[in-house]
Amino acid sequence: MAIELKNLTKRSEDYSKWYNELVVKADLAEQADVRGCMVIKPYGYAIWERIQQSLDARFKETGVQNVYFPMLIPKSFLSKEAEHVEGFAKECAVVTHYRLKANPDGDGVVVDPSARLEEELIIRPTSETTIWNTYRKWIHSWRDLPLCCNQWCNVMRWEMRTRLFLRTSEFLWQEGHTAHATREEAEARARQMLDVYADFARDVLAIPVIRGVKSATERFAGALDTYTIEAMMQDGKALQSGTSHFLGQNFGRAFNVQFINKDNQPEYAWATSWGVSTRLMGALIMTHSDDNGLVLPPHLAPIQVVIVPIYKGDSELAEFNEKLGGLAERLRAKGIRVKYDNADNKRPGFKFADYELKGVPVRIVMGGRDLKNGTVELMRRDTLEKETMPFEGIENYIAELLETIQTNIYTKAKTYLDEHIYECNDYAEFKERVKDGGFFLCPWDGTEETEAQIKAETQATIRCVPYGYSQENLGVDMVSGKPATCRVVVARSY
RNA sequence: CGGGGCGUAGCGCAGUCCGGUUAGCGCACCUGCUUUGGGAGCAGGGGGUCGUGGGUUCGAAUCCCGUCGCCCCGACCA
Repeated sequence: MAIELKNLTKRSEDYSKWYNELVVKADLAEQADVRGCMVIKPYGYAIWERIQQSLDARFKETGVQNVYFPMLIPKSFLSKEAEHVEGFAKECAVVTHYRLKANPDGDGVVVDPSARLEEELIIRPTSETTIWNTYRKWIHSWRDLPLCCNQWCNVMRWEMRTRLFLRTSEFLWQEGHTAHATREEAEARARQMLDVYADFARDVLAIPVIRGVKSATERFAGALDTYTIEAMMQDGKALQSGTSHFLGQNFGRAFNVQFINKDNQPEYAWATSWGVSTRLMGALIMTHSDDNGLVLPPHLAPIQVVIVPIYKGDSELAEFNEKLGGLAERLRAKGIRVKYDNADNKRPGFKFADYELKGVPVRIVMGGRDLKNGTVELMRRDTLEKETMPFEGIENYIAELLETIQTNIYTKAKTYLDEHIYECNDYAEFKERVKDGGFFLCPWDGTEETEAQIKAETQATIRCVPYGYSQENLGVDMVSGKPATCRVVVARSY
């Protein structure tokens, strides 16, 4: 099997091709036969499960409970919140019939015209509407609040252009929906969940992100504020990796979710919603991978350590099974996810390349030579460095090494991000440089006109008003020359 | 919906302009032997209504007409 990743350089126009090759070759996912959808393969799904487990635990620490709501949403629900329907109407899949019948004119089946639904059902593009329709029944008093639910599910958005993990018609995600008695509490929750995402990205995915607030035009349909984490891919383009919305009372009002407050007055509930999707896997792949394949941070990797014996004959295999099987057990006892691969249907060289392609952080190899010397060969995926170590007592070293790798991967990505954030006050300079990627901190007058002009002329968009950057001494908007109201991150994005 | 391109083995393609052996190549697959410390080598083997319908012709993957499907670029977007 020839790996052609090396023929594609990441920073060229072939970056997209490189990414697709990588996703397919690393056995993560492939294009489905169904339009715009993807098949997630076992290894890819194992990574998604790690994301789920890790995030889910963090949600629960903040008092969130899991629920499940129907996939089908009556059309009328969508139209109750005006901006919301405006934002999603163009990309909804619609169920119109509930029965097929044999084709009277030939082979196969046709839709039975007599089985038309009285009201069409929408395959959820997101669940605010159906959830808030139910929240009406659950919320009556301030004592019922806050109500913090999350669901892991699939959603469908009929996208024109799709790409594995980054934008598929169907994708897996989690969507949190909370209801609160006060504006302040809801706003705080929206920001809290953004922090949960950012911390998760940093500590588990080893992806540094910029936190911030979206501009009005980039805001979620129906939100008063959309908070975002923006990651930078290795080609310098931005990827929105998670969002958290403060929805005000828009959905409370649209679905008539009222509670009696402490002053015995009826009041509409305050809402948030927040989500991350399988797109995170796209972010993961594009942030860390190199020309040998994936590089997975140890905290996330489904397999943290792979052990490969190189043996000749059954008696030698038996000896390895005892020694290395024992090592695997001792590592598992330390909570390390280990695979002992003594399969005889693949040659060692193939296994090495394959586990590298799949991003396994640490590889341990033992062959006849090592058996004699009482050693093993260790290789770390992030640097591809090999070292020979004594076999006895290697468990502690490996546990430390995994942490070292985690830190190293994050530091590398953080350094790259920091080196590609530029302050820019001059539009001519911006136009010239933005093509090569990077995040540009620019003064903005806050108007839609300049935002639209930047997008039309450079394909770059305002990613967010970032946290943690000075909003003092802004000067003038680099496009319009009018006084700036804030400094924003502008970049080309996925 | 506008602009380009492509349908030939599981995947990737050549052959089409200029019709003519049994439709070919790489990868993958199967069998055997030798290998196994970086994606093995050799030998043999299986697999095709050339997207589809019609037409021209002694003869069509190739020419003509129709039709279906897919991909890429743009508007949309986590």
